[in-house]
Amino acid sequence: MRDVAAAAGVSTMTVSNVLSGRRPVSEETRAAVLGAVERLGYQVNVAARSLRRGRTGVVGLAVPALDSPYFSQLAGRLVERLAREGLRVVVEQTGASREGEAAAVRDSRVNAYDGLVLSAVGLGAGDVRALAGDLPVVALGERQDLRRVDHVGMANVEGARAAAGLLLERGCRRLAVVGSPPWDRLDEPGDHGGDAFRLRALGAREAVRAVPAASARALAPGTLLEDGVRCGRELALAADPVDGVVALTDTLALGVLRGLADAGLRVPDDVLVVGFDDVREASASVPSLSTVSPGHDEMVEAVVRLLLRRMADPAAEPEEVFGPFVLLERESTRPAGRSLAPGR
Amino acid sequence: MRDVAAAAGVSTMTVSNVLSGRRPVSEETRAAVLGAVERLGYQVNVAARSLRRGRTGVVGLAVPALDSPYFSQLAGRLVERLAREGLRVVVEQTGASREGEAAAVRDSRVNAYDGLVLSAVGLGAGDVRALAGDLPVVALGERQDLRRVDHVGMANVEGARAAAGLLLERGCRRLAVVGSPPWDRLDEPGDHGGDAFRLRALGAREAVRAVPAASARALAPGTLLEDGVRCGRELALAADPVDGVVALTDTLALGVLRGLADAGLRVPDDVLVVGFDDVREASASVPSLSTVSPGHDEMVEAVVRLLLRRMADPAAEPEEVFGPFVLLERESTRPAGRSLAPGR
DNA sequence: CGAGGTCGGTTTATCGATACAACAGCCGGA
DNA sequence: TCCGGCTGTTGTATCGATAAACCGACCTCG
Repeated sequence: MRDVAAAAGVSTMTVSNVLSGRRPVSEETRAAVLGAVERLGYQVNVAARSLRRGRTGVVGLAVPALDSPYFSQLAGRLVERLAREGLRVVVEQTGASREGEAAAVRDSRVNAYDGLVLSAVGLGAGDVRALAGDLPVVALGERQDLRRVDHVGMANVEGARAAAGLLLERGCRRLAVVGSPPWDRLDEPGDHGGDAFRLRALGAREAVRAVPAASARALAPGTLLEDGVRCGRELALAADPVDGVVALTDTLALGVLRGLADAGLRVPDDVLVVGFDDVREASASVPSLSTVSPGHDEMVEAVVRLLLRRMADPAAEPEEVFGPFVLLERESTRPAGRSLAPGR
Repeated sequence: MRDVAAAAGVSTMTVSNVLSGRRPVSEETRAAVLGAVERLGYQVNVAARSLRRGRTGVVGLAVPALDSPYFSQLAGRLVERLAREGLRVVVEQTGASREGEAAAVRDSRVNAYDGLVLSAVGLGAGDVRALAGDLPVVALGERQDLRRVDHVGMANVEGARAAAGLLLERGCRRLAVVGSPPWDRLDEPGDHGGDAFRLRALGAREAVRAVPAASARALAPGTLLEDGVRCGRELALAADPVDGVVALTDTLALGVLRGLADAGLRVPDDVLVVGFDDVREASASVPSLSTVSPGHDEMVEAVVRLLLRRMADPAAEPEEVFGPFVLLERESTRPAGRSLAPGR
């Protein structure tokens, strides 16, 4: 910067002012500075700027795994949206573990990110607050037990109730809820209360209990596509067959579709299936997957708003935002015989 | 750091040495320092460290889009692998455009990343060299026209040849190559020579030409899942039917499966389909998708090796590495009637 | 016995940008 | 003529960590 200043015949401070726009500079000197910058190919050193300013312009995004459609699609949206605010995003993978998430929070502080978007599965609000200290954090994707951290959630209970409700309405009476913790442990808030699976399972259970003739079993095979496949196979081969499957994520649902197919069961002729998340792939599977679509865009907007707000005002009162949901019906729950227009 | 030094009764430099491990420190002072660090809750300021060291410990990863399975799965692998080298990864989305990629390279310099992994689709090696300057860059995923930049590629031509060969071997004679540029323009290196689609198309064409009775048409609908769906529908409704589809990416292939289903065509009974990339979803589609699996792990290892090498020695001779490939046969190309063990 | 090496530690001078206070002109009003 | 207020510009201290040189004290080896 000193070289540029010399070349333009001004002080370094003036160069700084031109480049950051913090203080007004006369048109002619400004032109001279920009000319010199161009000529010398100068670029500001972000490390030095960060050191002095105390901010980095980088926010962390911690997700359980990047290679899952829901999170990678979320990451894509968020990266793009935050770029418009002049913020870069670094992605951390937590492996869906408490330790991984704690490490991500620590990392964010060590690396002096300006903020962190944490898609927490293991950490509760208490932990987050304790670990984060003064780091702005927005929790994402599930209800936190305490109201002490900014949080963007989705309508887990309501969405899952609607999903299960759809199957019941379509005539299913013997359901499986894939991804659900044991049926009788849903009411305890769990380790840190409120993971998405528990809440969604709760919603599904509500719907089932509202129909006397209906029964359901809970299955928690894991969260991967392969887990869904395995689960679908087991369901198909089980002694007592099911006629409807509520999968608590689309990834599981897509796996279930595959698993059922392995065993020769047809969807929706023999079994109906509904998912949750509305990932891209759900619209293009065979059969296409009915699913609960949380308001992706609304949630991203809310995350950005809360994050910027807290970065601006660390003392702001924590806020919770819940996105809307829409139940999308596709082939996987159409009663046999009723066809549908292609593409939805 | 000064406070810690005071609390431990040593100099700041000793604290620095304890924390960075650059120079040996006696066991007792080390303990005293760590104690003070713990007690005061001290954390190093990375901005200051970066300023002084001239390195940031961050590398960029520029991909066309995060929400595509291939790239998000790649990103996941790379994030994880580079973490083991003590490097963080920030992800940029280029939108598959020349400008986006150029911006990513510029950004990497502005933000002083230590290196960049560039999954280039628009930029040629010449551009990369010019833009990158002294920034260590490893290009990924397609053959570069010139040998002037480190590059990890896959067996595009050979893999696609094998894929098309499989269909021909299975008796297909009227193929479609989805994602292929116009058949007669494959030999020109294009704008900057060697995008993956062109090379894969070349491979497919070679296989087709080797069988006199076989013919093929090229279709380039785009790269998204939806593009594949549309294409599948069009193929199904076309006046002259096809009996085999080579889709140049799995994402397109999965879309094609859906599009064909929309029109009532069955895979593999009416049409065989093969993809390329071996994304996770390919193993769990209905029918499961035969595909060309590039050596994912080998490629990631190669990227890491080349990147570290160049970061250590900017003057090293550029190197090219090509991964192996394996053709995985699944349901989508099994001749009708021949069933298969579940899971593959 | 002296040259040279190792060990654990300190001192000092940066890295590059920016906050802040100070200051030089200049204008309008008293 | 002088003064307060404005605009545009500059000097300088500072952000926090670390590379490099340096310092005793002790050891080794020819």
